[in-house]
Amino acid sequence: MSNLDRRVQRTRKLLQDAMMQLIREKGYDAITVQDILDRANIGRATFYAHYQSKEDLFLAHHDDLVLTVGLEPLTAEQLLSPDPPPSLVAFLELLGHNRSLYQVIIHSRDSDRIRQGLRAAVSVNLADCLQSGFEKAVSHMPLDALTEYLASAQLALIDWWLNQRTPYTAQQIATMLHQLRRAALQEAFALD
Amino acid sequence: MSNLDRRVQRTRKLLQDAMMQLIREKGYDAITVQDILDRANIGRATFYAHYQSKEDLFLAHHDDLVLTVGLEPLTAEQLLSPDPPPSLVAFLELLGHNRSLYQVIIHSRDSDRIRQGLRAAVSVNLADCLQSGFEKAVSHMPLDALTEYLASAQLALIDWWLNQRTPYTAQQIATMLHQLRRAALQEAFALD
DNA sequence: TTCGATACCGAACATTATGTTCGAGAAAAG
DNA sequence: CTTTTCTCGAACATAATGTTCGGTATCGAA
Repeated sequence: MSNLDRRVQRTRKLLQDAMMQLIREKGYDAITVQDILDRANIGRATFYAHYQSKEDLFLAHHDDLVLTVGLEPLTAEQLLSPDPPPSLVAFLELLGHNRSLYQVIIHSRDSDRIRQGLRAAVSVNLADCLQSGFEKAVSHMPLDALTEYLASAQLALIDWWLNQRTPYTAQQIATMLHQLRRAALQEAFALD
Repeated sequence: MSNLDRRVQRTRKLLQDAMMQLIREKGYDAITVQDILDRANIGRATFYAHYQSKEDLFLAHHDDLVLTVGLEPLTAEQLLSPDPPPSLVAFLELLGHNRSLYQVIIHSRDSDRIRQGLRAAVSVNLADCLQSGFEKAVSHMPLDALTEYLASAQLALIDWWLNQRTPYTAQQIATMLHQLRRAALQEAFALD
């Protein structure tokens, strides 16, 4: 018994594709489960046999994608380097290429969890790096507050960027994020 | 014909009080219009004669309060001073005293508008100051992005602060916000 | 105090969306 | 071919929003 009945595969793919289509057309928030069902030509009962909700459907196919990319561990050297780490640039480029999708996702209400999770992940990632790489230096700021500040600021700027008409390049945004982060760290650790 | 019939006053006050009670008990998001009606002992039709929605009811009594306090114009001197401007400290103290309320409000979904409005206001406030006070200096960063970054970061940190168990004082948070902002501006304008 | 205007009540109704249930029938697996 | 599993569809339950309307209570003003 292979784990995936063909019908299951077919159903899930139809639902997923329908959702993506609709997201691009109307935006994530405006979609109802019924919309997805109509578009995918799938029965109501069938939907709930596979997913618990609209959010569930979305996350089932994008969770890991969003949360793993761009979260490679940082090093202290990277943080203090004059240039942004390549992983940051790569992450922004990925988002930039799927701009039409992510700008609508990140902006939606129901995706609060996604944002929260992402922010927390970014914050933790940074915190790990600071703890291991800045052991000797003593900050005059609470570190949890600092990482929260930086993570939120970064995601907010990315959000802003994705919604801009005249886009800067991923490289430019990465540079800007990096410089501001470095400046904040230098301030916090009195490294001037 | 005085503009406010006593019955109107009574009804609105009952609704407002009921909502505030419920917010503190269950959180803004969990409340339904029906909850408010039950608690206030007010008829459904009556509610909709006064307000269009739950959000409408809330904003009718808190809109100006949230949006006007703490947004006194900034000056360049304040931005570069070693100490945070008094208006910032005062703003944080106000929020801190109503912590139980604001932490729940700011966190809610339906109040996205409030957050967005606040963020935009903070951003514009800062942008005005930069334009008038930093005319000569040239930034190597786009200013709109910079103000967006700073405004979001500030509000995120405030949000974090309001939800902390062991609270720092308003003064401490204000100092932190101020120092980080100054560091970012120095970076952006190469004032080191 | 009376009287007309206005606000409230409450109950019913329309609407929209979510989520569940169940039997019949189709498709897959072996 | 048989058995298992999935899908369908329609009905049902639930919950929330927002409207309507006639009857009743309250208000403000004369």
